[in-house]
Amino acid sequence: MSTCYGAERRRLFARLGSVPNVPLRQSFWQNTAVTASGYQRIGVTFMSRTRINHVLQTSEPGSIVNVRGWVRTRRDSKQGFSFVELYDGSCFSGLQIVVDANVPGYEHIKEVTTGASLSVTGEVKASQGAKQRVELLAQKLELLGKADAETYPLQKKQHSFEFLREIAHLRPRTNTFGAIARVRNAASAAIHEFFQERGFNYVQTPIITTSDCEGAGQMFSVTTMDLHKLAKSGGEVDFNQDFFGKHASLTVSGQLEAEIFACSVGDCYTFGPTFRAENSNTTRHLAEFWMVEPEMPFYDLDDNMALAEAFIKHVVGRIMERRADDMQFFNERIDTTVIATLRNILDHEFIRLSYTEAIEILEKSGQKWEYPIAWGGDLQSEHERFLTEQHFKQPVILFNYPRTLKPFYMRCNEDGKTVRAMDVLVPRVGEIIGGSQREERLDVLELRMKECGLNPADYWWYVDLRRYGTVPHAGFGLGFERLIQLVTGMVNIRDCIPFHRVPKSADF
RNA sequence: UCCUCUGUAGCUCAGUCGGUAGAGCAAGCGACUGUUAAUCGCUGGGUCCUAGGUUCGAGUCCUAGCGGAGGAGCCA
Repeated sequence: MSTCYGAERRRLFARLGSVPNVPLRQSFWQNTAVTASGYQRIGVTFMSRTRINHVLQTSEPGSIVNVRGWVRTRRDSKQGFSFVELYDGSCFSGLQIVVDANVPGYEHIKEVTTGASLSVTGEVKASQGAKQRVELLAQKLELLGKADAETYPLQKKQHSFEFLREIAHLRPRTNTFGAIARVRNAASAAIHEFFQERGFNYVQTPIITTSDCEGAGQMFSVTTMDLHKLAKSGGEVDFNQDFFGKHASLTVSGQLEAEIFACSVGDCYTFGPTFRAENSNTTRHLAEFWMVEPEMPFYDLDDNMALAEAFIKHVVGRIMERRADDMQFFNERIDTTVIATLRNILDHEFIRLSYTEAIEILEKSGQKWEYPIAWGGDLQSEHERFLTEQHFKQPVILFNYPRTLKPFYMRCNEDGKTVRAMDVLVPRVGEIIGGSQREERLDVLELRMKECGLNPADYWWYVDLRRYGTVPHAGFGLGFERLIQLVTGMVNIRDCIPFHRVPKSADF
């Protein structure tokens, strides 16, 4: 970044020969920066480079710009010029550049192949072609980096997602993965926006934990002990000798810590990586994924469900608004129903359905189930899909599950059989949110812990929240990559994170 | 972890009854062209995942292993 201050700034202006009459502080707050080419808006121009999205959307014909990026395709005309499509990731489309044979740099045109990097200065022109508003008539072309066409893995054709997973370092250069990256970014921003607008505190909960069981699956161990030595010794493992003096793991949830802040500074949320060492091989599980976990004091289950619905609608709405170009691509090439699905989500109230009511609907459905329906049993994928994809055809929030199916921290209902749990189910992806009102009563919580085979003493700090100034509170967890699956229509969650970690695979 | 499918050219795949290998795309060369998944012609390109086995002979059949995909479970 070339924003500069003080002596450096004076030197720069001395070199440029003029000092714009704008106070530095004012320029900073007006979202501008001093650059080598004078004052320009941050985010549009970087040094002397203009982003392609800006050229395509707002650059006036006649203006001179410099663009830099990677070549998508080149088409030559023997009349003595070439078309180069340049992509810099700033938007879905590339910029068509017309390079005449007399342009300095044209002598390297044969090396301007798919994947090569270029810097091109030229004049913005209204396009003669039908597929773009403007194009760039090159005045100078600089080949920054070659990409040998014989060995460069990406071609001007569709590749399978399986193949692209093997070249995860190059796949963000493709249409699909560029679009996913931008949508992921828009989703992250919308998530922070949603909570910040509502006065939530963003809390960073620990990645490393020594709570042996957080109630959400197998954990990865963290150790500095020499495993080779340990294997040879054949003795017992003494975690007192380990870095933390006890057995440590990667977190499977920030919820327990988030509750601490909910019960002190108020509404809060976490947004961070989560690790599950389950041997899960599906299109919707990752060993390392990102989770959003809001936690709110003085919320009951109804408040919690209302927040979850507003949350999903906010994020989906923002993405549709801000990444319309990428969404159009997903709708054309990935899943032709994805925009309709999202509209449907925005336009309708989520169905709220108790577990008991869901069981009744499934029993009366007349469907043949691979797994039988019975009150007290877990709902299977086929049951959840039936509810969201066939029966209601929209998101469904299931609540009040049997207590035997759910972890210790969920609040027990007066019926003695159910807890105030909720799962938000969406078409195709399934469970995207899991949450609950938390058990705030000390005696009930301790009872439930024992019922679940846990020792309350191991969670003394968690139990303390109920001992001192306990309040009703609630929260939920949203799987960020599942949200990306929902929004993009991508089938496999491994394609919804830049670098996926699953059993037998953690490259890049 | 279980079930099913799958592994052949850079990529996507075909390969019949067991008889030593094919297409499209990509690449290289050429033609043509304000083109935009351009088009047309020619050329080059193979450890048929690995290790065993059956057989005169295995890409093809059998066994084991290792990948990959889909479904299920666990969950977000």
